[in-house]
Amino acid sequence: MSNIRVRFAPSPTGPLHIGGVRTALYNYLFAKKMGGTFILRIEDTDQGRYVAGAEDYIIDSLKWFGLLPTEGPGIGGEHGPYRQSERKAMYGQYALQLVENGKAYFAFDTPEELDAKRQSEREKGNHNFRYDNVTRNEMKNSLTLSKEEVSRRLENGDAYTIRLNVPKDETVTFTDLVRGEVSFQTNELDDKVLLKADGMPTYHLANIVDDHLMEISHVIRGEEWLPSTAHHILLYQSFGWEDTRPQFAHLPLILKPVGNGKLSKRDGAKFNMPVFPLKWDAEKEEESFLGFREFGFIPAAAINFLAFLGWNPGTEQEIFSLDELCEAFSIENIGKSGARFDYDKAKWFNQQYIQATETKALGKMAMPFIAEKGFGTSEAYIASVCDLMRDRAVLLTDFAETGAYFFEEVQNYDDQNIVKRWDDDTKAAFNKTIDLVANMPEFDADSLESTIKSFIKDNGLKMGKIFPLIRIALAGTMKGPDVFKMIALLGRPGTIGRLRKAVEYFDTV
RNA sequence: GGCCCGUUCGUCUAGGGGUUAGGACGCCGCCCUUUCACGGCGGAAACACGGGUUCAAUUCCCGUACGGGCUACCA
Repeated sequence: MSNIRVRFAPSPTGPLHIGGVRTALYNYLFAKKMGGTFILRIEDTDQGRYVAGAEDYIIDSLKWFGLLPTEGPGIGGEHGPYRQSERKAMYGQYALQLVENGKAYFAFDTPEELDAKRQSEREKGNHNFRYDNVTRNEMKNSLTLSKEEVSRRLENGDAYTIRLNVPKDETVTFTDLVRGEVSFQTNELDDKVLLKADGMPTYHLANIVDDHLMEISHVIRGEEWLPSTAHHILLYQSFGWEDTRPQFAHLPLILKPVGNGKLSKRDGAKFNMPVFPLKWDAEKEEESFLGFREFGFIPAAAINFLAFLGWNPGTEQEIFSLDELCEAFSIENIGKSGARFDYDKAKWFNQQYIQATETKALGKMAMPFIAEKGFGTSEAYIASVCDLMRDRAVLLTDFAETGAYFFEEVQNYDDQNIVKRWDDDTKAAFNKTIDLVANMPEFDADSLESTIKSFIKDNGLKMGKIFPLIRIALAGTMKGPDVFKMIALLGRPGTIGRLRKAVEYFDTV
């Protein structure tokens, strides 16, 4: 029985975008489904692109979604360290091993020389120069230089990289779990740099070495890696690790809501929607982002939405808890084509979750947004407001926004609808209603409803004229939940106060 | 440009050689209703195109078009 071990291996180059979260999610789901292990590995081999705080951000994001790894930096595990920068020492040995068995070679060409070469090729009309099994013959490397010259350069401390010695005239074929059989001609492949001049490995080397050492069984990653998978297969062959080579599954990309290309961080501002899990503060305003959390998403809802971007259970069920997702997940049901990011659908999922969340928990979820507005009240009251408003809420921010009147005085009255109804008769009825409410023996929604309704009926008044005015008096707007429930929640003093204040205001409209 | 991957309603997708091509979001209409919602019911809406293979193709094959990705001493 083989052990299922998968990893999520992001680079800490900035805030983790939502596509990365989905990759993490699919890895997590697969691991849980198979009773395997989900590992987090930080691929920080490019010190030039390292961004402080990015690693914490990745972990915080996974934590928020509930996608906790069982092995990783700060978590531990038997295959650590889980940060590639801390594994630096070992990669060079592996690269050297490849040089020794002829699967790789030293290359002394400097970046400047390479640039010059590309430039001169361009001038000759060749727009795609690559360092491959043909062009390497005219470059400076241990395949073209004499043994003595190579030793001399090495001893001299000349800068060098180690490149993969891609064989000629071969076909590399592998079975991708999502796409089926995929093959590449080695003559189309370049001799990828394995070890950089600074001694750090490139993604390709570090990835293969670590996946091997960490006993990864399945590599589930974005489609952008599909073209380089041929190199990775070659690397497994070169190391003699074919028997334990992981299986590959390349995920379709997440595309922009409209237009061409994949979803980018700029789309967040463009479409006023989140493309990151959590907020990210950068020095520059345009580099700072709000996340799904700040937009008012429930993490489980965001997860549910993300899971369905490129995967489906094969049934008509759409609402899945994380546990249900783990149970239902299978790689076979992952789609092949890119999926557009549909923000309306994301909001719909969140709405479904808001409706299904138990009242007390919903109150807790809405709490931060209510506190942010400076509305200080009790947990119980917030929960009651949330329960009353839940049918009208799509995002967690809605409670504090469209339900603001539950926490503060009415800020604006709907004048148009006041004018249509406010006259001497209604004013008289309105005032009598205030007395009625003030003297209610019971103050629950049902008693209020029957008492006020029968009063209106007995006096030959129109409900369509009085109720909207009461509503506006309490909330300022025509929109909102049942008036009697609002009255009950606002309480007697609160209701009477608003009603009295409204009478004064209505006269001025 | 080269290589690789893909293509079912506007969007996410189910399906698969013979189906009224199913669901969801969004949109429209009706119902419920003191408002707005929620909910219920209904509607418009898709197999990119051209060739094969086949009794039969949306489904299989090949092209084309379109879309996407890769093409760094970045991941």
